[in-house]
Amino acid sequence: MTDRSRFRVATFNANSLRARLHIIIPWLLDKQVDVLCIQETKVQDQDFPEDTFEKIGYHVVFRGQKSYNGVAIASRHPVEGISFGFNDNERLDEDEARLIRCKIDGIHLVNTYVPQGKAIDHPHYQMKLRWFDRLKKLFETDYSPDENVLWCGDINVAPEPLDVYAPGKKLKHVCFHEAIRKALAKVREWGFIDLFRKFHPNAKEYTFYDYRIRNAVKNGLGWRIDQIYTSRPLAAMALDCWIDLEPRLAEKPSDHTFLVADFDLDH
DNA sequence: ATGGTCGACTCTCGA
Repeated sequence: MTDRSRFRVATFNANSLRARLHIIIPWLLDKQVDVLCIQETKVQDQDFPEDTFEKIGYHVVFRGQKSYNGVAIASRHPVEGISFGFNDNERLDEDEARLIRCKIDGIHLVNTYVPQGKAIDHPHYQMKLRWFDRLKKLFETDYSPDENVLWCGDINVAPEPLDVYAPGKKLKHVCFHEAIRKALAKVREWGFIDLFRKFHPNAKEYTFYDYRIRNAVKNGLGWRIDQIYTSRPLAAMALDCWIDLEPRLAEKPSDHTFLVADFDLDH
C-alpha cells in the first residue's frame, strides 16, 4: 500500500480540534492518510492551528465558529474548488460551519456535520429533517452519480437497527427516529454506497460511544453515526473501509473514532 | 446502561 494510486480518506468528529491534536497529528503520520475530514472543530478561523498541519505536510481548509460546530479538511494533495454551506435560499450562518466541499485528486468531497436535532419535539429536529432535504438537492444539482463523489462526516443518524445498540429503545431518539432515517435514505437514493457496510455487511461496530456510559466500548454500547458514502464509480475503486478505535481508547479519549477508507484510483 | 462525561466558556449548554 505504498503505490501512488493508493488513496486513504478518513473522517473524525473531533469535539474540539485543539483538544485532539495529540491524537490526530501522530495518527495522520502513522497511518499515511491522504485526506482527513474533521467535524466539530469548535474553533474560529483566526485561531485554527493551521501551522500544526502545514508542518507535517498537510494543506488545511476550514470554517468554524466559537464554541460550536466547525468543519475542516486536511490533505496531502492540492485542494481545489473550496466552498461552504448550501446555495439555497434557506441559508443559515451555521451551515457554513457544518458543510465544506472541495475537489482533491479528481474526487469531489463533501464533509458534513449534520445537526444533532436535540429531541423529536424540538424545532432543531425539524431543521435536521430539512437539512437532509437540502443536502439531497445539493447532490442533485451540483453532482452526477457518474462522477467520483465522496460524502462523509458525522451524519448523526444510525441508518439501520444494526447501527445502534438496543435499537428497540432508540425509536424516539433524534439519531434513530423513523422520519430521520427516511430523510437520510432519500439522500442515499441519489446513488450513494455506504462504504463500511459494503465491506462489513453484518458487523456490529460503532463510530461513537457516549462518554457518559461507563465501559461503553467494552460493552458495545455505541452508534454508527459517522459514515463514508461514495458514488458507484468510486465505490468500485474502494479496497476497504474500517473503524479505528484509537481515539476512543486513548488516555485522554474522544467520544468519536476514526472511520477510514482505502481506494485504488487506478482501478 | 436505564446513569452519567466531556469541552468551551461562564455557568450552563450542547452532544
